Amino acid sequence: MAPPTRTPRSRWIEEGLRMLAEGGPEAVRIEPLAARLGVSRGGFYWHFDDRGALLEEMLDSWERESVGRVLDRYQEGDDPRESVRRAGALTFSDRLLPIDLAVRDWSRRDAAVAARLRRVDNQRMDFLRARFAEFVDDEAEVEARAMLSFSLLIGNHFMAADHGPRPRSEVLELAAAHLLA
Amino acid sequence: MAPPTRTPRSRWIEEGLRMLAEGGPEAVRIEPLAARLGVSRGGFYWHFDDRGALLEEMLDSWERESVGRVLDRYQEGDDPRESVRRAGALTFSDRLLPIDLAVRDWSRRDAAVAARLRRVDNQRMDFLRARFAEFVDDEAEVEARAMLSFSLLIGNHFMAADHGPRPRSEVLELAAAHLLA
DNA sequence: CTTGATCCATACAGTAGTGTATGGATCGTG
DNA sequence: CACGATCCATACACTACTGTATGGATCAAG
Repeated sequence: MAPPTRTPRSRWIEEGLRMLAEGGPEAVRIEPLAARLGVSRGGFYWHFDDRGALLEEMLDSWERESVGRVLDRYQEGDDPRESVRRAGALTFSDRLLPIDLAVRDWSRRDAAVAARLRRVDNQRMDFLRARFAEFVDDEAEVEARAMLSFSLLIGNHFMAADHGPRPRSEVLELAAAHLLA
Repeated sequence: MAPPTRTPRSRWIEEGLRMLAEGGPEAVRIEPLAARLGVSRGGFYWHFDDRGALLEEMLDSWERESVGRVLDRYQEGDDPRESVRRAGALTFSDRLLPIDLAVRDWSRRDAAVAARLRRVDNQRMDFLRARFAEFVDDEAEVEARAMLSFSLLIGNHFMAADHGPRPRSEVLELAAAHLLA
């Protein structure tokens, strides 16, 4: 039986991911992390070899959760357009979105992180391709729309522009309608 | 007459931007920066009050250069489709692209940086809107295409997915053709 | 040849973290 | 109640910076 530990591995990873989301990998520091959990670093080095080991496990955890959600909630036969919309909303949930963006930037400087992100993004793109193929015949067109859809999600969070009288949400809707036509 | 200084302000800023491009704002450290310029930190604190002052001036420099290029090389009457393609290639030159991406991530955690990015992105979007308006009538459609175009550029660099047999460049071309149709 | 402007080296004091070592404390189970 | 498993606190030695203070060095211009 799992003993009801006080600050188990998972809490360090969970809080570490929160710090990653807030400030990028450089901001994941053991001492502040321990402080946020209300303990000293003593316990940390019982669970993990060093800071690098924590980062690895954080990425493991993120990757597992991310790919898990790619196919969740999808049922064969669902309306493809609706599925694409829902996938966009789900894979970028409030909790996972900032982690995703931080990993995305991190991957530009770390090949191992880039390899993980590639695995995750490939699964997401596979899903998008399959949905678009249900109502678009030309295979090249499917690829273009999948690429544009994914880019739109990322651009939405990395772009700072205004849109005159329109709120961003309305422009997103216009662009989505364009891609799902 | 400007005296031929040895390590003037501009060199600190230039090398600082290179470090920003390589490792984000956290990686801009005075001591390593001085080492890269082959001097000690003595000169740095003659030019700048502190590390924060350097970061400010780096952003000033980046913002000036970025908005400068938005309208460069564009002539009234140029083919709008060709202009959009050229703008994409130019505003994300080899030198400016990694700085742009670093600033983009940085802006998520720093309101002042976000305000600067907003100014720059707005100018770029204004340019895109004006070009699309030359061959697309519906104003909403113009906005959607401008948003998708900009997103595509950003997505291209923050996405890790493969595209089966196609190289990324080909998918970009497909997507661009789709938007410029 | 002096002077002022510009830049550099060095030493110092301080901050914020890393990883290690060691001796507990707490708790479920037998 | 004892015991092993799990976790925590503390002290130590170390690294990599930051910013300050001070005394030069170099060079153009007068």
